[in-house]
Amino acid sequence: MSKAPPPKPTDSELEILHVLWQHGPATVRAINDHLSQRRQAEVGYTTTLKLCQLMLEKGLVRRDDADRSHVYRAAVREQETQGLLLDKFVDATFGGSALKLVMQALGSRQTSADELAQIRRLLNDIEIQNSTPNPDDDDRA
Amino acid sequence: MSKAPPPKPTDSELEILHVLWQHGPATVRAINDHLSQRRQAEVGYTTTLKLCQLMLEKGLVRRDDADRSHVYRAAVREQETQGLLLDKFVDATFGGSALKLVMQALGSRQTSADELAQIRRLLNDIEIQNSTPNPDDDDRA
DNA sequence: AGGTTACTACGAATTATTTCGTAGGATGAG
DNA sequence: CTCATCCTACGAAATAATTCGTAGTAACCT
Repeated sequence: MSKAPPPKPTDSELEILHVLWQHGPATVRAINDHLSQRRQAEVGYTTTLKLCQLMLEKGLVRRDDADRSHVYRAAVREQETQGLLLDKFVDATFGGSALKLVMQALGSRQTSADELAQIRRLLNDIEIQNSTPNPDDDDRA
Repeated sequence: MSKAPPPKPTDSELEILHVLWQHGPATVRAINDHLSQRRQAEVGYTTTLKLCQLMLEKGLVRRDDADRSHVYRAAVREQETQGLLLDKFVDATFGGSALKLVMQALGSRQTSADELAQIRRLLNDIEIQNSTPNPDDDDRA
């Protein structure tokens, strides 16, 4: 009952989350400065403020309003959020096929040897897990 | 000069493109039937019609209006469009890191041995290309 | 012909997102 | 105290995307 599902952030909200994930809790002023740097143009202060307030209502951020300048921090985790967005994207763009997405991402793009190595390592880990199924957590009601 | 850049399709437009990519040229009626099936609810016929008309203006589709029922077909290629959307998505969600995206896609998801094998094959191909830089930019079959 | 059906064109309501202006209150310097 | 500054709250304009209603017209069937 009291558990509201975490809502999907919009593009602008995601930009703010990136700032918070990267730099930790911050005031609206600080967030706004980061955003203005990230883009070519200045972002209106109240624009950022409004976004933060909306995100607070949605539960995407929390805030500490003990001081006059409220401090916002992310209320959702980076990986989870990215995973959520990724699912939607894979469905909408690749008809749900994560494989197609990966092929496209790797195929049409410059990928360094180091990155390829990391992916190989991940593949190995996955195969080990696949071939060594946990006898315990398998089937159950 | 005369080349207008291909615009990014919205979610609804992408759904229509999927239908056209998958089934080839189709009338609005046919597209609408597919869409209605794809979702749980009926889609208004004129909704689909309007989308098709907008997409025509944007250059996302072409149409043959020789017959009374116009026939629409995709004017953009599937892979190119997916690549375009993927770029945007990687930037917005993973800060431009395709590696992070791939790791997330493979890590938090069930991937079959067959799919893993395909990815391995692709990795090999890429490494071969990387280690055999082509002095000119042509490559053969 | 007269009535029904199918199709296109177009305007516009609805909803979602982004942006900013203005008001009012607290803080700090002179 | 008084003025300038910085902050929050809130309303609402601007923009984008989705949806559908209505009108006009061609085709089709008795």
